[in-house]
Amino acid sequence: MENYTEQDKFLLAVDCIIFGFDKQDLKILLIKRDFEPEKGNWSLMGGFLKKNESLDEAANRVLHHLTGLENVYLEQLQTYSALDRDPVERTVSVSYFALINLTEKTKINEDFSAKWFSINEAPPLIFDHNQMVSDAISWLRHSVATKPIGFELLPEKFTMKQLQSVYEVILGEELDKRNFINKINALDILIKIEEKDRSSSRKGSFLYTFDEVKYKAKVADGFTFKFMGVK
Amino acid sequence: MENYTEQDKFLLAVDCIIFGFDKQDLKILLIKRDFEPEKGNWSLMGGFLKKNESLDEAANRVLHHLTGLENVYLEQLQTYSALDRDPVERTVSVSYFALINLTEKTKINEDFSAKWFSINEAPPLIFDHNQMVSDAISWLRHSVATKPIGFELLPEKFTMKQLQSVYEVILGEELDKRNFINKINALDILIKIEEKDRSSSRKGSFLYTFDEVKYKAKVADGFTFKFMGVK
DNA sequence: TATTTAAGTGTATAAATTACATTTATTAAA
DNA sequence: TTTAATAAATGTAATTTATACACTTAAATA
Repeated sequence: MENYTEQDKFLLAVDCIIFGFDKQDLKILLIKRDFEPEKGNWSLMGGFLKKNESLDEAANRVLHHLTGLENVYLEQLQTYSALDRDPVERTVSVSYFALINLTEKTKINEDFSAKWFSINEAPPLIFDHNQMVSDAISWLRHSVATKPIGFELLPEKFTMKQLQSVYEVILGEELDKRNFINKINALDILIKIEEKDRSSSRKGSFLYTFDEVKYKAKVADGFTFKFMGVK
Repeated sequence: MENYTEQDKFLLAVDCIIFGFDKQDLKILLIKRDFEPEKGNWSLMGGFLKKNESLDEAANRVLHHLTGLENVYLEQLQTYSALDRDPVERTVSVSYFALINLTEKTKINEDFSAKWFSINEAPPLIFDHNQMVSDAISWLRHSVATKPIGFELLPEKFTMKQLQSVYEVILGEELDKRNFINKINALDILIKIEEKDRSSSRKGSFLYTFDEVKYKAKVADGFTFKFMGVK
């Protein structure tokens, strides 16, 4: 069995668009680049693919290295291959998007001078990272309407209000509280816990969790998650 | 400016999932592999990325080489990187899906022993190509509901019946003719031509074309294509 | 026990989707 | 020239889904 000896080889990288949700805000985790070119400028967290790992593994490694987190929601998006996208050397990069629950006091590796930015206040980024982020935001908007990923941005137990805020900030519009709750309840994929969050009001609000088992059973049964057109 | 000299490099390939529509049938174009390993088995059309091209250019090149066609609808899907996906040598492959109008007597380069297969009658494929195809079919199903790509599988002028057939075969369900036409007309992105196709009936049926200019204007104006839930 | 705060709840209207059957244009055969 | 055959073209009522909208409840604190 011969090798493909005649063919060109390429540097392959992953770049992570890391989204977090904090109170009312959709945020993105960026790092400050500490080498030339573009030293001191903001960038996505990335890393080169290594010989003995898959792209998913590389993305998980990079993410873990920066945040210490494992089992984060991580999805491959697009592969960027413009000839001049990295001025140092031709590099093809695969973007991944990650959803993180920020409330659990995520610790960030200080080696990277990383910082969370509100989506609307993020600085310009190096290379084609601006494009990657804007593609990822489009995808997030689309995804949240067709997959139950809103929960990934919240702690395991969350209030309806928090979930509504996630949807509002991603969709970029205010939603009606009653309609939102009716719609979510109609999906029938949450478990209401007999436990209240009292941090926001005297009455306290009930907590919910995503019922992944039920969700999967429903999907196997032909159900498709759809969350659209809720004002 | 230093190079990334320490990093591993990889073979990068593109593999094309080429869909065509013929009368009532969604088809896929496969080639017969003529070298080891897996010689004689069916495969997607693919090729290695070259030093001086982007992935999109590589996919277009591969597609053009096989079909002679240019300006085909082509979209990047996913990048596959499992360590053992190609037994010859580690290769990372980016899948592309293409939509082709088959009725215009597409000529296929005979060097590749290529053949059109009905989606339901396609043979097992080499490597992870089965996975690529099934991912592409899911994506096609999803895409046809959210983007005006049904037209890409038809000649420039088409009848409502043909368009309905495209939707039916992709969605895998029968649609009601009146509801289908009402829905499509409500989208208001087709031009009715004063010209009939007489191949299928004595009365003949009017031909339509996709009004791309109008569509783009509507999108710029906030319109989003949605074709869902039509029985 | 009164006040304050956010949580929790229901319904009527509007819009979208679905189910469904007859008429029309044309050609070929009688 | 009339008739028969074929697929194209067309509209509406019933149902489902989405939207707009405001008051009551639970609990803590003053």
